[in-house]
Amino acid sequence: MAQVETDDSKMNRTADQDIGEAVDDAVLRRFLGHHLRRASNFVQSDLARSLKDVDLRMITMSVLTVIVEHRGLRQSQLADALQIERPNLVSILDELEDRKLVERTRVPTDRRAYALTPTAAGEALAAKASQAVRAHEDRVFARLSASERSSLQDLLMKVYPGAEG
Amino acid sequence: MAQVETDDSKMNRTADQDIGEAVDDAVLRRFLGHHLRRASNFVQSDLARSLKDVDLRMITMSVLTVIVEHRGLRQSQLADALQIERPNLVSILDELEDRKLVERTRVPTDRRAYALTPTAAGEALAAKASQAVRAHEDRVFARLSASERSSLQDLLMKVYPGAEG
DNA sequence: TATTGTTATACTCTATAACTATA
DNA sequence: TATAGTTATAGAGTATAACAATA
Repeated sequence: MAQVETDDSKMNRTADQDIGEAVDDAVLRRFLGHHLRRASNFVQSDLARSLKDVDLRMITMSVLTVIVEHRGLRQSQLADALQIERPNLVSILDELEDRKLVERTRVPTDRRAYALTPTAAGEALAAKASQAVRAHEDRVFARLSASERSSLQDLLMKVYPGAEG
Repeated sequence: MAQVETDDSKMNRTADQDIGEAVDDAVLRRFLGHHLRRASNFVQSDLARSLKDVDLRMITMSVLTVIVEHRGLRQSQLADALQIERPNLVSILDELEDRKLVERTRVPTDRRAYALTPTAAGEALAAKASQAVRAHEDRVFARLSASERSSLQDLLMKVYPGAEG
């Protein structure tokens, strides 16, 4: 595959580069992981932009969404579900609480813990965010047919552990 | 799809959560982008681990690989090819130069620029890294057949712009 | 004036140790 | 002792402005 080169051919290419040849990352593109990363970065960038309309970041959207879906859950459960470290959750919840989207209330049966519940505004914003994400997905996966999207999801779920498949 | 709930049903679920119900991110899993991110993160984590064997990070591996493939290129070309900001390249190249893997030499025809060339050690390490990446890909995509990997690549290349398809 | 490489800086994301209050 | 939430902190990764040398 890789062709053996003499020192001469190498030096010629060096000279060519000086003149201003096109440079690409073709070697890296041989790797499937490269395309996976590129696609993921592209989609995430677009999602981040979309969520700005509802003044949420990806992580705050995820946190708010899970709280809406599992009202009353604790911070440790939330951290487990989203695979984020407990300390990093604190400022996220502070922000959502300051914005009156989420409430922390003491659990009577375990006074160490907080139960997390969305406010009405929080539920409304989660719904708006969900809509924004759906619009974003339609846009960003527009070049894939419904069956291609389904195949892509199946293939991706075969790659990482934890996704049943 | 989403079922309308009464306040009562919500409060019941709140109580259930207190007892310690399973919490998941099922809502988020409805989104294709979620699986794309999860798969990408999983693969990148494994790649980062694999590259530790050759004492490279993902970015230093990419930089070294492109320099080997395009010997004599300039920093600005490299930054363009890898889509990283020029300032962030400096410390990466400092590291590779300190480790005698890459050399910066003045371009005679444009004394502002540096031509980047790999040393023999740099080429050797790039080859080892490439092998490590191939082993990593075989491991991490083990559950996909050759044709599934090919489909996955085709689908991913349809998602992000710049990948011809 | 514009460009190459550089410095300084800042912001996000992520990870860990150690504290407090409860259990 | 162990756990829930918190604080402080540190390390990546990434982005921008501004500078010196050169074109």
